[in-house]
Amino acid sequence: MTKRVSLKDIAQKVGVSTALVSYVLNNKKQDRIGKEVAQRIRNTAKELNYRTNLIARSLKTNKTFTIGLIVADISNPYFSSLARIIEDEADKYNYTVVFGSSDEDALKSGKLIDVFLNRHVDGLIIAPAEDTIGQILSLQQQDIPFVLIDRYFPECKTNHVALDDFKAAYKGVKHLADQGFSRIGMITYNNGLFNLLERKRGWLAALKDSGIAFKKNWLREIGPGPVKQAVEKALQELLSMPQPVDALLFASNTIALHALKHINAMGIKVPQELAVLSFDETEAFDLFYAPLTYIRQPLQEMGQAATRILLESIGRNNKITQVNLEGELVIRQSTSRNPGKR
Amino acid sequence: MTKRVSLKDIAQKVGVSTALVSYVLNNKKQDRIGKEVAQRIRNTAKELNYRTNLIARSLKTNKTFTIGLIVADISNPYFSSLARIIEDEADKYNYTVVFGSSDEDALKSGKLIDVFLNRHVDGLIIAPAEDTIGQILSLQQQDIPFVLIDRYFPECKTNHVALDDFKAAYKGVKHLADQGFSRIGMITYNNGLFNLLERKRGWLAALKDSGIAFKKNWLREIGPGPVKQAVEKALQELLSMPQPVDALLFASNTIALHALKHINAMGIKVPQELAVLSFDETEAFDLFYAPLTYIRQPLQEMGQAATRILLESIGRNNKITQVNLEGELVIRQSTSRNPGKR
DNA sequence: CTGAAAGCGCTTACAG
DNA sequence: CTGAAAGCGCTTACAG
Repeated sequence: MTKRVSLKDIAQKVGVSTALVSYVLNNKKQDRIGKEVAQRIRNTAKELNYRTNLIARSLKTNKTFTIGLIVADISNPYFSSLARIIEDEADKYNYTVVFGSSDEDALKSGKLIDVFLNRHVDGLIIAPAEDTIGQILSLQQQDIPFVLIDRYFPECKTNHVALDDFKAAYKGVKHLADQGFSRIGMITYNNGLFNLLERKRGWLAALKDSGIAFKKNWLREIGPGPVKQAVEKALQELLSMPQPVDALLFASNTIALHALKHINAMGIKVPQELAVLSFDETEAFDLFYAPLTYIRQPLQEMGQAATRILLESIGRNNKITQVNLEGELVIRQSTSRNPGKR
Repeated sequence: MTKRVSLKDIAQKVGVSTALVSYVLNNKKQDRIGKEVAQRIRNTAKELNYRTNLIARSLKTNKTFTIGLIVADISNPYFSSLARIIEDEADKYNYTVVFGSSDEDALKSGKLIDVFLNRHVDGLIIAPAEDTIGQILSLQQQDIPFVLIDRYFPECKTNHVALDDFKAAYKGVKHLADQGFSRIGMITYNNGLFNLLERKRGWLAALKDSGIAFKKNWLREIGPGPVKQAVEKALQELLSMPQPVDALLFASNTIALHALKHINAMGIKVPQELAVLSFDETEAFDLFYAPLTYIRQPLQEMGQAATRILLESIGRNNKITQVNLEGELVIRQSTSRNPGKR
């Protein structure tokens, strides 16, 4: 790599100090610097194709204009959509984003946080994995700006941006009940992620308020390991009970995807034999023969809010902002009592 | 933020020079440093919760252990899957990745490259947008390590990892012809991206080799602007011709997605009325009522190869590696002449 | 109006 | 075996 040109090179060529060059190129003390010198400096900077070394600047200013984004998996459409929105919003303020996938694993999460801190990111946006409350508290204690996204720890006062998961699930399940479905099951993960717990709570509350007596075996919580098999098994069980469920809530797009594939394979008729409703949005839902009713998360708002709150927080603002956005119930064919076409 | 502890702090506490601390913590000159001092240094480092400032190290070593990834859009499943693979592979070598989306726009691409270079990334993995050959040549000239991914410029000798798009398209279209389809159209973008040109070339060659006389209006190339409308229009036209196509090749997952939605909406029977075949893989394809035949790209290999080639290239290796991987034709229902079930 | 100088936190060639 | 010193490329308080 050819030697990069530095402030010093420009300074020497123009015959001034590096300080002056720095001032000019950063538009500081504009009023107090001779127009003529300033112009000469600018010209030779361009001529030499100067680009400031952001590493050096960071060392001095203690700011990297970088934010670290930790999600469960960047290849999950939910997170990659969020990543794109955060990228765009961050870009408006000249921030770059580095990312990492935790796979919902506390160890990986810890490593990522470490790496990002060593790299001196100015702040973090984190979808915290299970059992990472310690890591989060530690960030807080170190006064590192961060905002949690998608889930958070209710017992812990931190910035967060998430869905009102309780309400969203409630709304969805109420809709199912209103449609006349009376044995409404749920497939979720058995981890302790707050958003999932809230979804479960919402499901239960809606059942109760709809006068439906909750049956314990309507709930399937899948553990760690291959999701596909677990979902298929759950589905089998839910449908082969003496009194099978007539409607199902899927707690995430991944669960829904595997379930729908299996439903396709088994030739189950949606919504006639089984109504289905999912959290999250993905293009895939549109290709299912019975377009899916789902709970849409306002990703744009979430991503933008998270980024802005983080940047405010980086700006030495020490207030705590907690945002819970409302999910939109998008009603389509998969939960209809009288499916028209097809 | 509380003051972070530096090498100096450790040095003072232990009563040695920062140099010695640096050596110990980096496991250098191990044989020549007293076990006892080394241990004391290590202990106080842990005690003080020391973490090395990677920014400072980078300034000195001129290495950031960061790679810049420029894709068209991180929220596209093709690119986010690739991103995840690259992340994991890079992590093995202690690299972190910063990403940016170019939206296939040369201007944005240029800006991203600039930002990443100012941040002194050690190298770049780029899915180059149209008309960015100048940017690529400039990187080459500056001796900046990079590898192109997904597409490249055949007239330009650079590292690249991509599909053998010609062969893949050929294989797919040949399969359609072998199935007995005889009016095989294609929907693609009208930009000059090499991978798309190759796919078109493969389509044409397969038609020719199958003894099918190519009709000009079997080809629809959609321009810039909203993809959805353009795809719908193309589809309408292809199906409303006096002699409509009986099979279609979609040049990308995005085109396929919109086309399939429209096919769903219009109630067109696949494959009876229209056989369809797409490039790329996405979960969505599994939910379509007639599981899609598609050309699978070996993403794992691509992402890993790209990362490794880049890292070798960063390691002052100046050989050029060009990889074209073979796509796998995954044959399913959407191109079957005698669809069994459903 | 302009610039010399210190310093951010590391690494490493060099000297002892 | 150990350490003083220079330097990476910037920024900025300070002095003139």
